Amino acid sequence: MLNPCPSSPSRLLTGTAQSSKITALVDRRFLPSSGYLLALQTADSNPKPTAESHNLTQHRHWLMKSEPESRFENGVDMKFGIEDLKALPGQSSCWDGVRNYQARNFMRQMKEGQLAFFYHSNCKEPGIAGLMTIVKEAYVDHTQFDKKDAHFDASSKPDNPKWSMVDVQYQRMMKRFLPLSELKKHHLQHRAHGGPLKDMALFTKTRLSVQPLTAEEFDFLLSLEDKEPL
DNA sequence: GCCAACGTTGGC
DNA sequence: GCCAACGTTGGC
Repeated sequence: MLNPCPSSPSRLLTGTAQSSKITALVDRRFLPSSGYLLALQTADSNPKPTAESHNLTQHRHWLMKSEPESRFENGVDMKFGIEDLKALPGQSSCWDGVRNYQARNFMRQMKEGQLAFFYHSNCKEPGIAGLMTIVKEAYVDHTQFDKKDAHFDASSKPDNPKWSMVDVQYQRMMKRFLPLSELKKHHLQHRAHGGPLKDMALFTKTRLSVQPLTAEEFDFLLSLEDKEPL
């Protein structure tokens, strides 16, 4: 099996959690066909047709979770924070290890050039640390076939791979870190009185490691950078 | 370390 | 197709 993502640690949140990898940019020959990008929304082999599965909802902004602190899973350190991404060659990496269908399907909807927040999860101070750009659209996550990888999936076969990943590139740190505690205050306020974060997936689908953001959510989050912490 | 929320598995 | 048991996520 070709391995388009030669370097890297695979540590992004798996499914609802994470994993990523690092990679130098990759060969365009491995770009998936368009049929491959048709996303199923759930584990069902025959999901109900929904706006999302038909890709009618075109999200342009994303939030992706990864763990910035060491934690061992099957003997492999899952640590992959924004500083780790920044330190890689080309400041880019593949986002491998996602093992949740909903998260995978969102990755399959991502387009080159779109922006994603890098979210630090399962750590002392969870929150939004910075911004990245999607630099390669969904392709086969080779770590699913690697027995030594923390996210090896014995049920996935090379002739019909289950899991995909994208490549991301560091763009910048947030002007200030946006802690989850602060985002939650906004979420609760907006839920009570209306506002852009009232339905934010970070709070309504807490275990989802790759999430779409509406334009309103994205703009509001960016605007927080220039405000005093709530 | 606890545990609530929620996704997955597999028996029936 | 239901649903109990089990596993995982991730904040606290």
